Amino acid sequence: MPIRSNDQIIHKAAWLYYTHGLRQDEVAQRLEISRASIAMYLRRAREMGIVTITTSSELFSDDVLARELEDATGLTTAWIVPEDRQAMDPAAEMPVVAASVFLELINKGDRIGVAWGRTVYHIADVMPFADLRGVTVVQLCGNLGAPYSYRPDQCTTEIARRLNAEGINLYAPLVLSSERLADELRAEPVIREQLATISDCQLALYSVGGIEEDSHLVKCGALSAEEMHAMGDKGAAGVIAGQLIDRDGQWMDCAHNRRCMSADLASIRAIRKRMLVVQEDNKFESLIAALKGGFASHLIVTASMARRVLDRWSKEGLDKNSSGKT
Amino acid sequence: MPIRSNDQIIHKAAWLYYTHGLRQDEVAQRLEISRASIAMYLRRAREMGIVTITTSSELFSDDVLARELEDATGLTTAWIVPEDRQAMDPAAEMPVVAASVFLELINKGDRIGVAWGRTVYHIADVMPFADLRGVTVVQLCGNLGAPYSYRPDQCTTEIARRLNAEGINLYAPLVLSSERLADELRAEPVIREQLATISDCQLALYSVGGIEEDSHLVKCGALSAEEMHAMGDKGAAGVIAGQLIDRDGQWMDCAHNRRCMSADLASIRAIRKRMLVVQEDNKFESLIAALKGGFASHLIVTASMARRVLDRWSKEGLDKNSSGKT
DNA sequence: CATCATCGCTGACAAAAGTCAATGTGCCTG
DNA sequence: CAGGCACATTGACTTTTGTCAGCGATGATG
Repeated sequence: MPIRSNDQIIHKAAWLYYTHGLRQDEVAQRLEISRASIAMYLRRAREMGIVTITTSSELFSDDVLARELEDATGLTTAWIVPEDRQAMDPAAEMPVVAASVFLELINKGDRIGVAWGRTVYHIADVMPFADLRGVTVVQLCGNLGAPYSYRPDQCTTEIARRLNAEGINLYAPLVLSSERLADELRAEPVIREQLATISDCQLALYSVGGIEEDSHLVKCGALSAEEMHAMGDKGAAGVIAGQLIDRDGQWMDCAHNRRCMSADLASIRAIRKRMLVVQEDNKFESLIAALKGGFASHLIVTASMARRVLDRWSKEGLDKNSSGKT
Repeated sequence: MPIRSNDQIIHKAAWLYYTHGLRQDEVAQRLEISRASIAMYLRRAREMGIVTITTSSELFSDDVLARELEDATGLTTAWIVPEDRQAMDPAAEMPVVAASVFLELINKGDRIGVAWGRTVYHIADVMPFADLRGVTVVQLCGNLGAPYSYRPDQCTTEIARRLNAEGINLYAPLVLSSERLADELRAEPVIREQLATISDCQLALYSVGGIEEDSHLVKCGALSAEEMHAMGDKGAAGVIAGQLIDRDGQWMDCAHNRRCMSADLASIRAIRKRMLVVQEDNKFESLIAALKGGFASHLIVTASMARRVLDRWSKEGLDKNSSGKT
């Protein structure tokens, strides 16, 4: 096979171009053929593996993991909080990372939706101070009547205070005692308007709640442990802004959700930058549900969670990046 | 800002561009920064070794002359740097070839011995970046006290840095003023241990020094020009890792060698892949000595040197492969 | 021996990447 | 807190690279 002689010139072109950094026209001149041919040779050299271009894997393993997670799930950006031996407690580190990422995602004049939960509260707690006048922080879900350690309005208010932004609270309970009352309240102009503006947000911040007995919905009395358990049997997988979602991330048509004063899930999905922060590894199934439901464009998780998500995605053949070329 | 936010965005840009094959403007759009910045990030990614572009060095080994040289001398592999009209300056080309070959010879977890000299220094200077964690680069010979342009520790350190490997320097002078002191120093546990590990290397990189007046040993003051000349009369033919060898490549029992802190020649010979790079054509006799002494399993030379070696080998009837080929 | 198909190569043009001065932006210092 | 410094970022421009129709050589076929 006379392929050999062909290969030789391809090798040579690749060597001069990639290793020596000559330009294509210089290579062409030296090899005394047209530059167009050089361009073709170089493409073949790449295709044939005579030259290989690799992005370092071990050195930036967390970055690579993040990129893979983005590719698989279609996230805009993923941040991986490492779990090295020498690193700090990852769960403790995450709110810090989240806060700084959050800050960078804010643009002048943005409207920002903030939900509620332990994670969000911790993020608020370590949020740096900034001067973001013109930014508005709105509360994504209603308040808890009873005194509770992490109150939705506290999250909103604290973040707004730190950013020197305007905070707008939702003056309604998270859960009402009847569907009728919830409907009527939702119809109130002041409430309705506020809920209607949520889809205008450019950025949202929330975590996903679990459906275990230690869920906030149970702890704050919105649901009993038995009710929550029953919901789990009916397919509930997580909680977004106080509302139960099923394994596919869809709103569940249940009594609790109908009684819940919170942002319409469609409105939340309409927000361009949806920042989801998951600290606890046992929220894995809830995270999966939230991802499937499209509740995250920007995700912050631990490395092990990221790996589990990737694993699950590949097992279910959900990888959106079947087309990615090489 | 998040830790390593800079690296993060560079890595992401590199990932999208090189792994996904997006165009720069597409990457820019996705990351919401200007394309000019992307171009800059990508350059940095290449410089920092986040992406590595390697070309196979097959080009230089795929040569009739190289095969003949291997057959004659018993080398494992020879690489011939051509001296064509169209080729670049062969002397300038050689370090590049050497670096590329060197990289291909490294395996995960290897321990690599590196000696010192102008050639090795130049190789280090053009060594591509790579991600070879777990690889250890050890210094084969002691350091030069006086400030000198090519310092042994620099060679080791620079190569280790480029490979992202661990570099281990030998903290001892190359030449001591008395044999007694040299002996005592060699007996020091820290030194002794380090010298003892040299035979555990899987790969060594060095050149062979000449015994002319422009030899490094003379230039750095270890030997006077007269002394060197006298050693030549006594049969010295070259320098390996700072030590004089005779025309058969054997260690010379001389004052200089006894005062020299360097790897035992037997240890060097024990290394499986001994990569010898000879740039200067006037080192011919030294090269012959090194080959006879078994200091090369992998050789990189110019075509004319290769021919001269073949010529000498056939004249002396040393051809190890009298039965084999045509 | 004409014809056709194939393939590598090239010129010319379109697309993409590189470059650089000007501009922002934060950050430190006096 | 102004001023200045260092450096990241960008828009506009230049250079380099990718592409593809068309050309010519080669070789197989009727």
